[in-house]
Amino acid sequence: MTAKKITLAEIAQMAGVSIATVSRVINQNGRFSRETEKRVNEIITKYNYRPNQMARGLRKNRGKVVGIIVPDVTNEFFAKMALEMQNRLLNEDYMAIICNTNESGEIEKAHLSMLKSMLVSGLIYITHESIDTNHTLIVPTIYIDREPLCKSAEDENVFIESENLEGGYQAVKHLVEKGCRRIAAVCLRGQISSHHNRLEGYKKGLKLSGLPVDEDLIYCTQAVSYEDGYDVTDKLLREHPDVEGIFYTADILALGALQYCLKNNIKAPDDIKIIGFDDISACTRSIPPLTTIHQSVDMIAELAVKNLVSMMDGNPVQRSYIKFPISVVVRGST
Amino acid sequence: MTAKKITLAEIAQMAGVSIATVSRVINQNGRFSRETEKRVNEIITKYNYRPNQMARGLRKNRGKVVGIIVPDVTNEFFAKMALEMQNRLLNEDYMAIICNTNESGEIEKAHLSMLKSMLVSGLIYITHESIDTNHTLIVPTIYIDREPLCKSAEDENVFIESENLEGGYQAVKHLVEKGCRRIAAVCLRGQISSHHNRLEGYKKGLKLSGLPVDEDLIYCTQAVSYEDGYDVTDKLLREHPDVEGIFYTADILALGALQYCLKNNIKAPDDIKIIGFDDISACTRSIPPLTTIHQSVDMIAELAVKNLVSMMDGNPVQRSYIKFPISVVVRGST
DNA sequence: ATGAAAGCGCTAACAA
DNA sequence: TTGTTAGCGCTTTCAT
Repeated sequence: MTAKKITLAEIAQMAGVSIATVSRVINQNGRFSRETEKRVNEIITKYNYRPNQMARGLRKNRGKVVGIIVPDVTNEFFAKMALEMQNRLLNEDYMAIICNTNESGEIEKAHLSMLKSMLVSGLIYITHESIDTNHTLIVPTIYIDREPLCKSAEDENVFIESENLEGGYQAVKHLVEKGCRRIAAVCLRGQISSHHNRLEGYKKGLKLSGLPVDEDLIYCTQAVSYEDGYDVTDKLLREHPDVEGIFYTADILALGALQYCLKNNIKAPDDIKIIGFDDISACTRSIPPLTTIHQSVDMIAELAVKNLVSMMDGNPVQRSYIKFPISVVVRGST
Repeated sequence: MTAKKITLAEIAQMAGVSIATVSRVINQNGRFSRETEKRVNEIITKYNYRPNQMARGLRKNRGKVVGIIVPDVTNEFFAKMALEMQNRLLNEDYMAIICNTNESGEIEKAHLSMLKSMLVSGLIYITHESIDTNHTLIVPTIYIDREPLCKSAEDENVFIESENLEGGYQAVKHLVEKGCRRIAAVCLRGQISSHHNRLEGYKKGLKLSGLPVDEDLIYCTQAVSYEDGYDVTDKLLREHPDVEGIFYTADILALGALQYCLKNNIKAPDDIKIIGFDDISACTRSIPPLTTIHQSVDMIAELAVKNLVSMMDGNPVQRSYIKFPISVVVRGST
């Protein structure tokens, strides 16, 4: 590998065939004999040849590259998802470029611009508000967790999400089963579809349990952060000391709440029951461990990559909307 | 941006000059007039032109791409570092490809192979054992936190680390000042230089404080994980109930220890004092918050990128070894 | 200060 | 089944 790079032409010469033939063997485009294939492959193996992606990309006008847009890999949920996808794409011989936008439109634009100049073949967006919709590249795209606003141009995109509404519903149902009657919800402010739907599930859960939906009991946070979870819980519990259970639309928020409780000597699950959403690893380490709604990161990643690769191979979109089942993981906080 | 791609030739035609001239303007290679420059730049801006990196890469035999090799972005320390570098590289117009090896030699090899075929211009390795030394690409390389084993070929690489030894020393000094006499250490097993040096600092600290270095008080873990931190603390405290303070060579380990203490009703800092290394954000959220040795991720990232870019520009390595100061952050656990 | 032209390594259309 | 050849968009001599 450290050895000097070898080219198609050199292989062709060594194999005693033309570069076109070698190219065909490499791309399995048929029209070559068994023997030729064998001979060429031997040389390729011997010299550890790998096609120059730049040349290939230039020629085909698209590189073996896909961009993964994430708001912030510092968040474990995104990190896991991105990592999982990268490895899967690697197996398909695609280079995944993980781009952190830091929730900044400027950075997102810069990344998109770079990706474009690298002739990316596909794109995966993971959970966040699209900041600059009309700067989207026209390539096969998978959106995860966030409903694409622009049902743009071709239907060259698919949207994958967990059963967020069902998750919210299950969360409330669990709380009710544990004896809660006054149940509050904490949700991320804004129009992000996943959080919105979880909140809808919460409302549905209340209704189906014969409980009233009290808008006063629904709180919003500015961001998904421990601090926001901590602060909003303080406010919520002051204004509604009678609340028995709280559903948070993200684990990080719920974990912030748990800290607040610990600090203020409010006992979970005795004084208050808390449930989150995502099932990140920190849930197992909080005091008490956090009950939450589990999302299958692995399976979502797998499905996303499978669909994207298929689209990039030129196949038509099969299902443009895929929903993934969730499950309740009961731990100490309820 | 969604608009169809425009090429050098088209710009040249519109500007009424040759493509060579346009190319010179774009690359600021001199030999063009003020007016020409202005005219060309206007068109470039108007059409939002970006050079095709594939073509450019093919021609120059190196892409505007650098690879960042990380064991696992799921770890906040790596994630922060990678993210920071990516943004800085973006400003320099380099696409950063963050590659997770998951501590697997196979995956590292696959990534390296891909990076090679993408003609990367540079490489950054962040903390981990080099798995396959002789598969290294021959490009400017920055090693962070891990001493490169192969002082290979050209001196085309630099090694950046925090003052790990000093950090271990300061940690012990702090513990001593807090009244500890029996001080244990927990370190990652293996030859990773950063952990090794922190342990050396620990020993130095004991000696300079007139305390004996008791090898029985040094414990190793298999990995940097909460679980390992938890388990090793259990073992340590059982075998040496008289220990008053413990230095962990990574925050994650120390945080696992703090959990253990909480679970077993051992009061930190009263019964035992605990100090970590890294200063990840979770330190502020533990019970009690974790005293630790702070590493300047931002500054390391900045320096790494600055040096790498300089090297990729063809400048000779200035300093092949850079050390970064650390500081003690005192929190509740001591 | 500017242009013409030769490739970089590869794919694909066309011939044979 | 195989070879020839024309570019993909760009940089870079070498002329002018």
